[in-house]
Parts: sequence; structure tokens; C-alpha cells
Amino acid sequence: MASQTILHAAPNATNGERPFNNLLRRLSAADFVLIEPYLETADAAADDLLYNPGDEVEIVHFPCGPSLVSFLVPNEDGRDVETILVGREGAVGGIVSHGFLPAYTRITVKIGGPFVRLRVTRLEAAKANSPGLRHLFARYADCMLAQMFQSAACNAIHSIEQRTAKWIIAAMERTSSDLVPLTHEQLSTMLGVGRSYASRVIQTFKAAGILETRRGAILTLNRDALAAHACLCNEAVKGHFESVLCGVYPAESEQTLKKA
Amino acid sequence: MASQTILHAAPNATNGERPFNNLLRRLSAADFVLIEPYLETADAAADDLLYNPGDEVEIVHFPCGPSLVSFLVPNEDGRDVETILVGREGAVGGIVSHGFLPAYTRITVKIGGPFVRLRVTRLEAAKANSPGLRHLFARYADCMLAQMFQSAACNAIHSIEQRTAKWIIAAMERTSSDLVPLTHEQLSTMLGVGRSYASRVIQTFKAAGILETRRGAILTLNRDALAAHACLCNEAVKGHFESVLCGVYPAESEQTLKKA
DNA sequence: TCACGTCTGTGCAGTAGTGAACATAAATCC
DNA sequence: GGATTTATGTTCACTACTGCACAGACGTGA
Repeated sequence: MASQTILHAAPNATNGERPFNNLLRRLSAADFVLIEPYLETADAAADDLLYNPGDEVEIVHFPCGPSLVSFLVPNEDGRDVETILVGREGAVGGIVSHGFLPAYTRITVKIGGPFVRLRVTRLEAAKANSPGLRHLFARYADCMLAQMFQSAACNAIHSIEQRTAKWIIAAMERTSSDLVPLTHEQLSTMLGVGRSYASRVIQTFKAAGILETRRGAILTLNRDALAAHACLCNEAVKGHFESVLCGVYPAESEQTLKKA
Repeated sequence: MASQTILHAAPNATNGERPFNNLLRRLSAADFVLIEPYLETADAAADDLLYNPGDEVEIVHFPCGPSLVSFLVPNEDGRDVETILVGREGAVGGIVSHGFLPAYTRITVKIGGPFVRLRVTRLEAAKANSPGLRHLFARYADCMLAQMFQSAACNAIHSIEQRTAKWIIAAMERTSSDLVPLTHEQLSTMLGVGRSYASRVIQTFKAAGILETRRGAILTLNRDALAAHACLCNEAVKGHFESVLCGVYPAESEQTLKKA
């Protein structure tokens, strides 16, 4: 519902070209043709809203290329707290519940770019006819769950410095870019801390020569040094992706996106 | 695998009696008979292990009565952090992934009591023949997801005092008892804080006349006062249960367990 | 009933994160 | 080019939480 009004470009088909989403690329040709006729492409910009809490889930959104979305839990004081990030390794909307239930979280676009979308009814109908599709989406749902478990634990015990480093690296992996477009304000609300403290953490990284700040963006200069400050939560989740959906999580060295 | 060795009582059938688990009680008679022949009953004690990370998920465990289990994420320093609690309102093992994947978390029994268990294969076979079963378990999976989202957000922004109060109330609801058997040590590792600080928080509640401490347990005297100190995360999750699986989440006023 | 192990209560010195305030710098709009 | 808006850098006093240390209390088993 809400989700249908926010995507900018007019819907159009993929014309048989495989979208740059790792789940869709993982499908066999036979499985892809089951859903291909119903796929619509669109572009979304940062801050676009895919779902609000309570919205009926009817559409599955597949981030493509550098697109990045975030699941936010609204809080009593109006501040949304981020739980997980999803990029081209996944999809959002009815993955676990199979749709037709009210969304629990707000889902917004953090980094804009191309998307592919599909009605949940179409996906479920295709899954009914394909063990391959069922298999892939059940496994992805399991990986998403792992992400959430790790996120809950990470929020409980890791420092803001560790979580900041983790977040920047996660965004870099999914977008295959060293420049992450994000204000300190956005970063701080996602981490659930005050803006001034987020700025200070960024400042310590800057002082150490690990990154540079741009207005509205963070440019990482030394990714390994940044990783040394991050907790291992990303790695733990990546390990689960590897054992359950090998190759779907964007690899460290993946440079294809820059060329594409 | 691990899960099969830890349950104490010898497996035996339910003899047609409906176990005291809100999901199983919610099933229509026609749906229940699809799985009833394969249900085994057992008792588990506190600290029993249902799954370790990496274990192949083959068994669905349904906590019955006051039984309570916890999903723990192992941490680099060996301390496990709790993410969500599941009691008789739910089930653990293959709910989202449909089994046959490595478990991501450790799942342990926090409060012992009766359980019912079932092979994932049997449940999936029954679901294949019953829209009612599919519907119920998809909805429960969605509620479990909501629990995890809320837990991730809660860990990010709420104080230890709020989370302590929340946890005690969640345990009381599920066990229908004012006496929660739990050491400060256990409470502190679940919250991801130092033991001495957990003791101090308990102490402030005690000083306010809200609860009393027992050796290895906490007795709540004034539940409303405790709730006033808790964050609203429990209520938010309960709201989602209400809209998606009305009646499954144990009600505040539910006293049936004491009588049973 | 005595001794041991575990759990609880408290002190203390230190670090992490808060939240408001304000000056400055970069983009945007006529 | 000047005014406005939004993002960044930094200070400051304060609170939440840490981690260690140790004394006392409870429960269990010999």
C-alpha cells in the first residue's frame, strides 16, 4: 500500500535481464521464469518509505546494486532504532511471514538505487510450484533471522565505537563503495545514541587516519584499520550466510558493482 | 541431535490430551490429529540445552505450562547474551527456516517443566496437508520476528533498570507465577551487564518495596509498580501477538496455570 | 553441626555515553 | 553575492554502567 506510492520510476518489466540482486541471480533459469513476468523495476531514493508499522505486507522488494534498506523499530520518544540492514544480498517484505500480515517495523531506504519488486501473491504462487524457490527463500529467511539475533546481542554488549565501525563496513560491503552517504545525525539515530557522541566517535577514527568526513558522507581510507575497531558481529552473520547460502552475501573483494 | 539427549523423561505420547501450549491448543481438532501421533512429551530442567550453534535443527520443542526457554548468542568473550524468551505461547526449532539448517543460537531451558516435541519432518508433512497449520506457524514465525526486532531495539536504547523490569514481567507472564527462579548472575549475563550492577538494580526495586529477593529467585510483590519501571517493549510485542495470533500470548490475568 | 560452595549486598575508582549548548562550515535558494 | 538552512566539531557537567574486591548469608552434604 504505502509501498506502492513511494517508488519513483514507473513500473516496467526486466525484459529478461537478471536484476543485480544476489537472491534473484542465484535462481535457476527455470525458477526465474516463474517470477520474471511479474517483476517490476523501479528506483528509490534515500529516505523513501517501503513499509510503516501496521501496513499490510503485499509487496516483496529486492534491493539491487548499491541500494540499501533498513528495518527500524519506532520508539516511545519518536526516535526510530535500526535493527538490520538489507542490501542486494536479500529482500524485504513477507520473507518470513509470507505476507498479508501487518508489518512490525518501519522499512526505509538508506541508500537509493534500483529495486525490483513483486507481489507476495505471485512469489507464493511460484514457490508452490518450485522446491528451488521454497528452498532459497527459507534459507534466506534463516539468514535474516541470524542477522537479527546478532543485532540484538550486539546492541546489548558492544560499544558505540565497535558498532559504528561495524555499520560502516556493512554498508561498504553492500554498496561496494568506500563512500557511505550518511549524516552523523542519521548514524546516531540508527545506533540509538546522541548525535554529539556519534560525531566524537567519527572524529577519533578521523584522527587515527582511518576515514575522512564529507558533508553528509563518510569516506573510508583504511578499511582494515576500521575493521580492527569493529566487533565480529558482521563476520558471524557472514559465516552463517556462507554455510546456508554460500555466495549470496556480498564478498569483501567484490568489485563487480563498480564496473557495472 | 543434542536436543534428543537432554530431555529427562522417557518420550511418550500425549494420549490425545491437548498439551498446555497455546499454539497447540489453538489448532483445530482436525489439524491436531495430523501431528498428535508424532508428539512426544518430556520434562526439561533449568540449564538443559536444546540446541547449540551449528547443530542441525531436526526437532521442534513446544514449552508447556511454566517452561521457559531462551535464545542465546555466543559472544567473543564466552558470555552468552540473551535475545528472546519463549514460553508456552510458542515453539522453538525450525519455526522460520523449516529445519535442516544449522542453528544460529544456543537455546537453553531457563525454567524447567514439561515439553512436547516433534520432528520437523512430521510438522512439515502435516503443514503440507493443512492450510490451518501453515497459517498458524507462519503467523507465529512473524510474531517471533517481532519479538526479535523489539529485543534488538530495546537492547540499543533502554536502561538496564527498564530491561530488568521487562524481563521479570515477561517471565512472570509466561510462568503465571510471581516467583521467578533466577540468580543475579543469570540475570546479568542475559542482560549483558556485570553481576554487581544487576544486583544493585534489584536492590533499588527491593528498597522501593516492589519485590523481595530469595536465594536464587525473585519474588514480585507489586507487579504494577514494576511495570511502571519497565520499557514498553513487552507491550509492543504483545500487541503484535494480539493482532496476528489473538489469544496466544499469555494474558496478564491468566490464572489457569495455577489451577492446572 | 560444621564446613564448603554458591549467592547476595555493597564500596570504590574508573570509563562510556548523555544531552544541551554554541561556533563554524558547507550547500541551497533566490 | 548574501541570506538561510543544514551538517559538523567541540565543550561541559552529568548519569549509567564497569570491574574488581570483599564480607556476610544461605543451603547442602558429610
